Amino acid sequence: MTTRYTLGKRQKLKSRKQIGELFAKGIAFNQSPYRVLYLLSAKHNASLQCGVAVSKRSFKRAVDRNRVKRLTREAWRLQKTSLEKALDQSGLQLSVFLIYTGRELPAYPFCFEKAGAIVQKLIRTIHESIAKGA
RNA sequence: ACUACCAGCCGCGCCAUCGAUCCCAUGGCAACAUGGGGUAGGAAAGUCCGGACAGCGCAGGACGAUGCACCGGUUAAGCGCCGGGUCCCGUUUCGGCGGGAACAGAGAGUGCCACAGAAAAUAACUGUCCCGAAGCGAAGUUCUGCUUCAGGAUGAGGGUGAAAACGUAGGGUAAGAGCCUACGAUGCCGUGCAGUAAUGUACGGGAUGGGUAAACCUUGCAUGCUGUAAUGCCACGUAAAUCUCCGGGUCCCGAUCAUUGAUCGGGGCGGUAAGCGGUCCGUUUACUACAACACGGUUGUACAGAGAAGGGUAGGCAGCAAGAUCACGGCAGUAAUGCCGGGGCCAGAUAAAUGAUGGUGUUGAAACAGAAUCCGGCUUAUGAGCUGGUAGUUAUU
RNA sequence: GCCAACUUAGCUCAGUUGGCAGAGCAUUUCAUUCGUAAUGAAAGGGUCGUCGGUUCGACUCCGAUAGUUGGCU
Repeated sequence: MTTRYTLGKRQKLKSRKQIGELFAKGIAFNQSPYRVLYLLSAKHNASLQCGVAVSKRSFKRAVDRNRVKRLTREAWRLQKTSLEKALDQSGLQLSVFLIYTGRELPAYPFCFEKAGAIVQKLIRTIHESIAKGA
């Protein structure tokens, strides 16, 4: 069976309420140009949901903001499968928000590499929380 | 031919792999799967104008505020566009051509005009001239000149300034002055002609007291305010809670009880509160019920209205994409634009899709740049290529 | 999405009937001190965000444009 690299409606953070909760209670860390907010909770309806944001302060033009968001989503889409697998084993739900804080327009390989590092870090935190819970 | 600038046209094509969103069909209770199709611009931008649509509001009047200002056309509308006129600037082969104009009013009033200058709008100062008196010189009857003073006439001379009381020439006068004449300039009035009109032109009359209205202002015309996160509906939830303010006097008439009074109804005057779009006038509506008592009043409660602070939700549907629509053809019109015909359906999200990677045309990565209610304009940004114009350089004839 | 305000010396800000470009701090020089700081005196430093218009004349008035900041929902 070949794994499909999708990023549909159910895999994005859509609800204003959920986003508010994430910003209020979530845990944050920095991965050079990105700032990552995440929140682990009991499984509800979806295992992994993510959102992307770019500040108007760092990119004045809407075209540049769209470009950064698209590159970030693309890199996340191609690399999040291992994270999903870990979540399925743990039975938890994870909400992630990626905020781009850099000032320069990134190239795609750079985004790909950083997204990979973020995924690895999140997998490690999931394993730690499982160990703590057990 | 190249370079620069200006105006206009155009606004990355194909293939492979992996995705996003919307619609349709099939399967499925559903999540979803499969197949097919659509998916950013000429400026989507700035938010500078104008509308559609929605809410608040809607007896009427006055004031205020804001905007506009040659004429005609066009439009749903406009500070847009088209055509015409007037003025200004540039160029000219003097026929024109190109560009610009916030192009109502300075003879309604108020204010301001630094420095310089006699003076920045009253006409003063200086000056010129006339007459009279005094003095001086020449002279020794007279006459004439100069100085000072008093009275009168005058607005030409004063060289500064961005701007100086129509300009030039002649006449005229004691000296002068549009005081008069000729030519010219500006703008006003009347008449004729041309034009829908602005206006032009001819004749006649009378006139010439600066500039500034993108200073206040005057005249004319127009305009409510807020915005689709508007607004309407459904679901869930909270607080039908808390605090503050306010809720009626007098006169007349009628009826009933009854007899110095009470109750009910109607009307006049006044009061309070709220609404009438920003203010005022004026106007409309409301001013209720019960209880207790130290009863012509006070207090309390309920209820209605206004305000304060606070609590809850942040899910869904409509608005929301077929329209002042798009391209084509024909007709009317100088044009903007309008009408007719058959045809097309062309983004619709809600943390927000329209993409990523590789190859190729093509060297080297394409420029400016991303819908959020929708239209009509304006302004600004823009690579390569193409078209037209201007300037420069080089080569040739 | 909608609506306001601001831009003046290196920094923070003044600047109104339109005619002068200013203050404080900072910089430089001099004085004071054995030396430094403080203090005193003097000097330099400006296309008034940019472009165009009105006016004799514009930081000021008008229009366009660039940037910055704030507010409402």
